[in-house]
Amino acid sequence: MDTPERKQIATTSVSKFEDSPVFNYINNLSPIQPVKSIHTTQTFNSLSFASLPSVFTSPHVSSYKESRFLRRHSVADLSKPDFASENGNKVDTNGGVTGSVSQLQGNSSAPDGNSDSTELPSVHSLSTKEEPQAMKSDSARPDCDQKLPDSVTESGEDPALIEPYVHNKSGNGSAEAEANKQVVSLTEEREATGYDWESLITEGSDLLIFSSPNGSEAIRLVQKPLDLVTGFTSSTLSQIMENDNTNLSKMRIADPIESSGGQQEIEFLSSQAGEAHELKDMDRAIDSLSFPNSSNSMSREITDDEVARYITDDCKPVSNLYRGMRRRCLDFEAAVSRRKNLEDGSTSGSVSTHPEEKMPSVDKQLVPYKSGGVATRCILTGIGLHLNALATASKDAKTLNQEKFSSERQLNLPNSSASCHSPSTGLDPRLTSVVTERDMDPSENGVHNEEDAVRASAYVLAEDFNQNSPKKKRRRLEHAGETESSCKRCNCKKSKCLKLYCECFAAGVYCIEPCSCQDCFNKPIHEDTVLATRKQIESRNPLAFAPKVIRNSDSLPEPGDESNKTPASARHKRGCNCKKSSCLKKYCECYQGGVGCSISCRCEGCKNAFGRKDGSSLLGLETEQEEEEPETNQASAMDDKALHGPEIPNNEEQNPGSAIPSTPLQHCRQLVPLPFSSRSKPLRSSFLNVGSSSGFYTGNKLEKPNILQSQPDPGKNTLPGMEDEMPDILCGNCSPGAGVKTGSPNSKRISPPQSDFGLSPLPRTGRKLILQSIPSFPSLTPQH
DNA sequence: GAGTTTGAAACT
DNA sequence: CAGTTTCAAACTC
Repeated sequence: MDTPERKQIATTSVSKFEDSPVFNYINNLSPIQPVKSIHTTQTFNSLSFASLPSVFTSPHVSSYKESRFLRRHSVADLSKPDFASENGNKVDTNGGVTGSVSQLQGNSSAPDGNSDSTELPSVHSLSTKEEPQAMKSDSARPDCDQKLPDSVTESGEDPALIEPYVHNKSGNGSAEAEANKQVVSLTEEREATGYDWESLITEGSDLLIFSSPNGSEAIRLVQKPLDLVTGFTSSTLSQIMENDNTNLSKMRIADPIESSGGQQEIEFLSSQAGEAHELKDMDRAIDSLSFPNSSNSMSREITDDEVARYITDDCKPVSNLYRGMRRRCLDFEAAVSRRKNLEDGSTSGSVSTHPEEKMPSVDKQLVPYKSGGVATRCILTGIGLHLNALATASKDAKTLNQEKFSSERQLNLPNSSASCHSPSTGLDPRLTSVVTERDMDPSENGVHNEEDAVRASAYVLAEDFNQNSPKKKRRRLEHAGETESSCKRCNCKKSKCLKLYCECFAAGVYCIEPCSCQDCFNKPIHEDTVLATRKQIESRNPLAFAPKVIRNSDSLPEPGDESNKTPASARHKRGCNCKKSSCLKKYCECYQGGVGCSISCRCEGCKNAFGRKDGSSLLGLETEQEEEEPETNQASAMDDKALHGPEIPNNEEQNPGSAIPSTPLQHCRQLVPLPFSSRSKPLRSSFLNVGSSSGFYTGNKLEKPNILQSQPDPGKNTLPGMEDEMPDILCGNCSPGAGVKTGSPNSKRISPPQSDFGLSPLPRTGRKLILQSIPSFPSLTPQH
């Protein structure tokens, strides 16, 4: 036990230095490279967490996504069952982590879990194993820290935090043993009383802490959960908090650490106040709840949290809005995941789901957070992760880039095959997409100024291409606004945000403060209602929550689908029915989604810059041509649009796609500029997609980029990878019409989109994401 | 910011 | 499945 911890610690301390070239050099020289390996492992874990949930939740996962994660999770699930029985949700979360860990380190441990007696030991082993990972996570953090000035304090303190934690564990073995005993007793009592949910709450609190940008906020969040769970502890915490701001700051710092022994750390810090005892008890109790046997369990959880933090905190957790965004997205899926887990009975749960699961209970009680920033906990959920990541990313573009890399890497790792996002349920993609959007957001940190400026410029350029100056202005403004909301905002008055009219609901996210909706039921509080309504809608239309824009091409080159050939790689799921807008305004979903119209469209006078439906129909062409003529200017404009259009769409998609999280971010940003304010919708879809199906496409993502870049040929676009899920969806869409487009001048049009993709290969991932997302939703309904 | 337009979603 | 109504976003002024 000790050794691993120490190693971790060493790694953590080292992490600070890791960035330095000297460190790297030393690492190279020294045979001990394990540190980095650890890194990867952590990322893995983190990834596993994030990605797993979505994967597990969605039945579709089965498909392939064989990505390591899925398999691992499955394995973990097997091993975990026992835990789940006891702790329920909590167990799931832990289990997910443990499972992932066990798998990583050795599935052999998991088997042990089979016997009850062995369960605890197995857990122990897992926890211990995890600790190292947690440590790793810490080490990983350094990267982020470097980037983020604010985080610097954290990074600087990290070691300190770790140390205390270490001391607690290794140094004060006796004390820990006692604490463990107490915890065990507490846990037992709680279990007896059925307070398992408390553990969830506590976890949620942890999450909250992590997510919270400000220590004070974090504290608040923590307090709420605590109160819910254990009233006594909350008071102590609050007091402590009040007593010393420093303590708070420490708390924050500790947060990341908490992963390893957050609670202990808290105690450690709080001890100054003299109230540490109570806090310790609380923490211990919590720990015990989650993992009675091992305090280490916390570390595991923390790791996940840390991962989330990576994404979020690194970015600087500044705005509550972001939190809210995270929350809502997370909550939404989380609820589903939770339910799924509950249905499943359990266990398996992907890590990401865990948090969410926890959250739900918390949300119900805590719901009020919304304004405050509740939501930190949501972070883990696939969507949430993305959102969070984005939010953080937006704050510090630079930091984001690096962080993203780390985070994305993690995500990618899980997926393994697909470097791109697929892994964690599309988290990466989302992140990228989110990032792109968020980048746009001015509200966030000023740090981004440079990047923002660049973005803005790029953005402007894109807009110029796409639209007229006036529109451009609007879009710019919109973009700025959108960026803020990254997630959708609605203004529903009569639908109660429980119908597809509501963009938030349609996107699978909860409404948040920025929304100006009335009588909104699309909130965590009304989770049941939301889910029920969603089921109903899905029952009517299984694809109701699927991304509207699907990248067809690849997917199944069904015979007869000329669509594959269509210039526009993507298509609208159902096609539009525009009559007056000529598919040149955002009224048109195709246009809004940055995709060309297809045969499936019933639009009149289609002039969709991204690709006219006429392609398919000569008649359409004629009519269109006629129409175009009048526009003459427009025609040229169209061409421009076509060129631009593709870009724009790309941008939109790209955003999600930016998925390429790691490096791409930069690219993404550039891409981001893409005007497409519209992306907001596409993004949603992407988000959803990502979250849900992320698993599907790991491979696809890779391919997409290639396609995008390489590709001038639409046919190529349809590559193998893409095919997976979307094909089905696409199939419906796939209409020979696509071919028409290709035939038309579209070729140019087509190419542009591709080029766009080329700009940011990542974006493509977005498409994949979209596809994936579809599965996720379906999964929900089916399960139910 | 208010009002209009538009087309998807929902309903019949 | 088609027609109508409802709804909220997109757009215009």
